[in-house]
Amino acid sequence: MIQAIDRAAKVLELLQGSRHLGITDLAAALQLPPSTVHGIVSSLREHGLVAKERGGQRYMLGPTLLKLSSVYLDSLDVRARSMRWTQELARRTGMAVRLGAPHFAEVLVIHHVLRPDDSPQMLETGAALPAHASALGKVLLAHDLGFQRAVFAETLPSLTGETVTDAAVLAGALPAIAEHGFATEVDEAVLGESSLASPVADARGDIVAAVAVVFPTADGPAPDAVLHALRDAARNISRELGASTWPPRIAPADD
Amino acid sequence: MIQAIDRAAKVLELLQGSRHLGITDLAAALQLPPSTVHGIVSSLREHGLVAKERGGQRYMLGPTLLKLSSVYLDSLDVRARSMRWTQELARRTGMAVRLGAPHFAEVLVIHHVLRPDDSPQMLETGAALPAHASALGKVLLAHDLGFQRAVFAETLPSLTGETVTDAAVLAGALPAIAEHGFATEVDEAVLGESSLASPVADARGDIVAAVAVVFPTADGPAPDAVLHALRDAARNISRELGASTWPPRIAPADD
DNA sequence: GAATACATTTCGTTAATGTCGAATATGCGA
DNA sequence: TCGCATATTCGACATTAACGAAATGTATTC
Repeated sequence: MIQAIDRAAKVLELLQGSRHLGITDLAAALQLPPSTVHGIVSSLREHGLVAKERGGQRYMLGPTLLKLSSVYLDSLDVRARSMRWTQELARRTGMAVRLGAPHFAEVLVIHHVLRPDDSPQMLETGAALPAHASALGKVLLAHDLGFQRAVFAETLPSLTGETVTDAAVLAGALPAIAEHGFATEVDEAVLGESSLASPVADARGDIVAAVAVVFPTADGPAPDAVLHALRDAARNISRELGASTWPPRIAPADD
Repeated sequence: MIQAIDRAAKVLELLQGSRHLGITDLAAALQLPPSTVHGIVSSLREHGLVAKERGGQRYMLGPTLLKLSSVYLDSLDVRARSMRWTQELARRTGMAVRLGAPHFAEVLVIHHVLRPDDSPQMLETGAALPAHASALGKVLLAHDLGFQRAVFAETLPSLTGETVTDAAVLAGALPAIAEHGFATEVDEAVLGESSLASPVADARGDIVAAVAVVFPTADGPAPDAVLHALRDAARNISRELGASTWPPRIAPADD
């Protein structure tokens, strides 16, 4: 691990958490002298990875990250092949659809189809969901041992009154999820929001992502038709990726 | 400029250009020994900035970039305040709307509203447009001397038969653009695509972005109503940012 | 299925590199 | 306008990361 790169990445992570920070703030957080931090920040700045806020003397994340992430999204095979199926899933169910992948101890939303009505909605691509309190997370946990390791390494924070914070309870539910090929979640991450997720496998049989439909808890439990549509979508995406069997097997920890 | 960070950023830029690269490819491009490149890549990998492609032995951009860029977008004041006005502009004109900002010698699309019909369209947020061949770029060039310097430092590539590749010709058109408060472009970047852009200023009177409407060249020149709607949007966004005058003055080079 | 070629990783040494602390410049609040 | 708290610059030092060769691992070819 190269020290300078590690520190640079930590600067980006700090700016991710706090939007705007001065050199002094960063230096305090990293326990480094301000001059050192300044060197790191100005190096990042020359590449547009960090930007100075207009007028002020604090720093924020830079525009180059946007360009890089857009190429990242384009390079994702799962995402490209999911496109039409997630679109169709949203249309069939009338619900918002998310495609998520493991990212350290969280689930990263790599694609999002808005609910097909005209209500104002935010695009959630790039958002990080709690692994233990989302249907996407549970599905991924059930099939990916490496992801389990990452998630269970830390305590599970409570987000609503419904959040499952006991790792043993969560772990106990995973085998059934893997067997049935879907997971549910009701009010566990956001009050009033429920979701239903199913795994996506690739040609090697590994779980590379999960698809979910998201709907208001007030609408009551999702009807069977929704579950079928979800499973269809997950199966179709998996098939396009070259998967031969579905629902898929449990993948070993990848390193 | 810290060497290791510079090299790390160059690795990200190379992966941005070529999607998938092996250590050897990167080493050749950077003129560095493979072992050195490996150290850089694995450091980036630990932070999720670079990922190993599934199964293969090559590397690609990593998911952390997506998370970072999503925070970057949220931290952009211009973007947040543009939201409703760009939405309304798309509705009024029936055209796709882009919000762009200078990024080195290109224009980075920081917000995109799809054309309000049901045709399948790609979200272009994060795309980089050529500064000399887009209405957004011309507007930004007209008001931002620092951006001019960056763009005119290199030769202007021809993208279609209509692209203006002569820097002197382009520079000659800028004063009129600054005076009238809008720029046009017809088939200069993509055949069959035209656009019309107008500048957005902040409280200090600096140009921080530009708004554009994009439409098929086949539809003929945009009617005055579209230009008015565009200028309204640009003026409203600028006002929300605290700008006192519009169209805005020419901003000096910022460093 | 075996062997070859290639790509990737590891290791120890060297000197180049990045770190640090003091001094200067700049911006912010009173 | 002044004073304080930041950000920034600079040069010496010592840690650190670069390098090259050799070992391991992985695809590819026949």
